[in-house]
Amino acid sequence: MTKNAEVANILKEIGLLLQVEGKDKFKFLAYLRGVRSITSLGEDITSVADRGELTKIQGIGKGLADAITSYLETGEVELLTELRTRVPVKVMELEAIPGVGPKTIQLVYEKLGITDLEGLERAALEGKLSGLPGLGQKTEEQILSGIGIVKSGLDRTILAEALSIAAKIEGELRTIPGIHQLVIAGSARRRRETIGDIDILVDASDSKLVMDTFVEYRDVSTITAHGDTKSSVRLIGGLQIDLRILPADSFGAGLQYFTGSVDHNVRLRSIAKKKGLTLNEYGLFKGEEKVAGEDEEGIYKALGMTMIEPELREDKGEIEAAQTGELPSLITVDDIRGDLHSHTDQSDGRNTIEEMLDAAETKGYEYYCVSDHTQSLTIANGLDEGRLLKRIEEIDELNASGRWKMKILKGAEVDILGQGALDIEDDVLSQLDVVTVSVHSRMKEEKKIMTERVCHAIENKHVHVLGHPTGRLILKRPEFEIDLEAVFETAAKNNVVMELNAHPKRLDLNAGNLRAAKRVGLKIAINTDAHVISELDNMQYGIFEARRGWVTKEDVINTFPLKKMLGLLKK
DNA sequence: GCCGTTTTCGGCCCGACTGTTTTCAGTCG
Repeated sequence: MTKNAEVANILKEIGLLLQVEGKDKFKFLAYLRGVRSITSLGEDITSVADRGELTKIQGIGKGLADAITSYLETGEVELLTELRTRVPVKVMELEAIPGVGPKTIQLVYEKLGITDLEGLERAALEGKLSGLPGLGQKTEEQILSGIGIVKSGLDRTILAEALSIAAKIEGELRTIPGIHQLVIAGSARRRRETIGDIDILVDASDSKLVMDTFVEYRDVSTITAHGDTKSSVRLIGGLQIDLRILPADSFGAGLQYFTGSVDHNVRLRSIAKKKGLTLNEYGLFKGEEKVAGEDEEGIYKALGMTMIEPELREDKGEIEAAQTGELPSLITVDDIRGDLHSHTDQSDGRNTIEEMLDAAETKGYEYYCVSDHTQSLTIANGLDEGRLLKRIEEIDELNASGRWKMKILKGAEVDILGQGALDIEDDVLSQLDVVTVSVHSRMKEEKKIMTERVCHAIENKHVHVLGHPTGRLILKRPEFEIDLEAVFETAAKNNVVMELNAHPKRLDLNAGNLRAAKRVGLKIAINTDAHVISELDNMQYGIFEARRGWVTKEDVINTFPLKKMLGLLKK
């Protein structure tokens, strides 16, 4: 777990415990707001704390800042320790159950002394919950099914998977006659890395037919809501899908509203309020009169700003930038002229070099770099100097063959060894067009050692790109302990490019780190790291993450023509 | 607890849906 996630959890637990204890609900909401800010901070909270700028974060005031500081310095927060003694309830595990909120936790604790998930499950199975004030048979069943979901551990899905599920449902719904508009909204539209649920918005002639078709979709395991304008289902596998019907004349307002984020929308509403307007999912209103709502652009315009792309809607400065017309022009997948990181069956890839090149050529690329693993990665059958030299000759011949219009670049994904040395000799590295270096071993090294190791590796004069700089696997493995600020500084000095690895489970660097890299003037390479033909399509996920990181075409080396791109790599 | 180009006090997004009610509370997004 990253420091930010740890801090977010601590604050959330404090908020929940305060609420269960019966304190003012706005105090609880304030803690939750702080939690959201930190979760989507995009920068190490420790760095912010070191600069003394915690209260500059939206929603963090003196109280929360003190709690954070105390946690970072001592690993403890006095208030939390006290609360845990007074209210010995495992609020975090109870709150994670769908359908269970702070009020229910408070109720079952006070009436039945329930303090954890096991206790709640037992009570539900024994029928002790129904009969409590406000709780009946149905709620009891709902809680039991919610506990099942938590136990299955399937509460979040990576974006790529969510989009593919969404596309299938969309295909199904689009066969219904009279669908005028259909958009996948929510965090999927904002291209968040992981998705908790999918929101589908529909404008249709026969909304009842849409709803009925939706809840009968073949992969539905339970229907949790089935109304006139909103239905919710949970699929086999656990993903929740919400479908909302919107009228045509307020489709844009609904789309804006249900795309979020919450914090972005709260800011927009308050801006509307100051202008004497009200914003809700049906439109932007001046009294009774609707001034905007048919499309999103109209709403942003009426609020005095330019249209904000969904990927930026996180209340991370995009509103201010839109008010002054200073939003960046975000990169698109069409801007990409080549892929600088890919594998073949020479190491751990599945396709031959020819097959990969054929597939890459259909993307319309101007250049394509073959960069297999090197010898230390024995499990991947990495290349030693001899095999690499042969590969260099082979690529010269392939280029000369004229079979491919694009230029084939010679590369390698060179292993960074324990002390930061590389596992290929300099005189071989010097013959490659693109040298990417990556960490594949000893990933649990402590922060100082890992930082020095990576910095040392990128100081090698033949190194062009740092591959997947933090090593994370989304929902699987956290980032390395590494001081990225120091790495960025070293990279800037040595003209080393940061990779944005586009594999949907990596997305490394992430959006927040990309923004930080941009701030120190670093260039980015968005690469698929494809190990098989189909993974060449992963470029789109890299682009999504880049857009979330405010990245423009000019920030990315593989949007430039070959000559200029190679020039940028020169030392 | 946080926040302020009406405010340092008095608000805090708000509507849909469900379940348990008979007018509303809790959850969710």
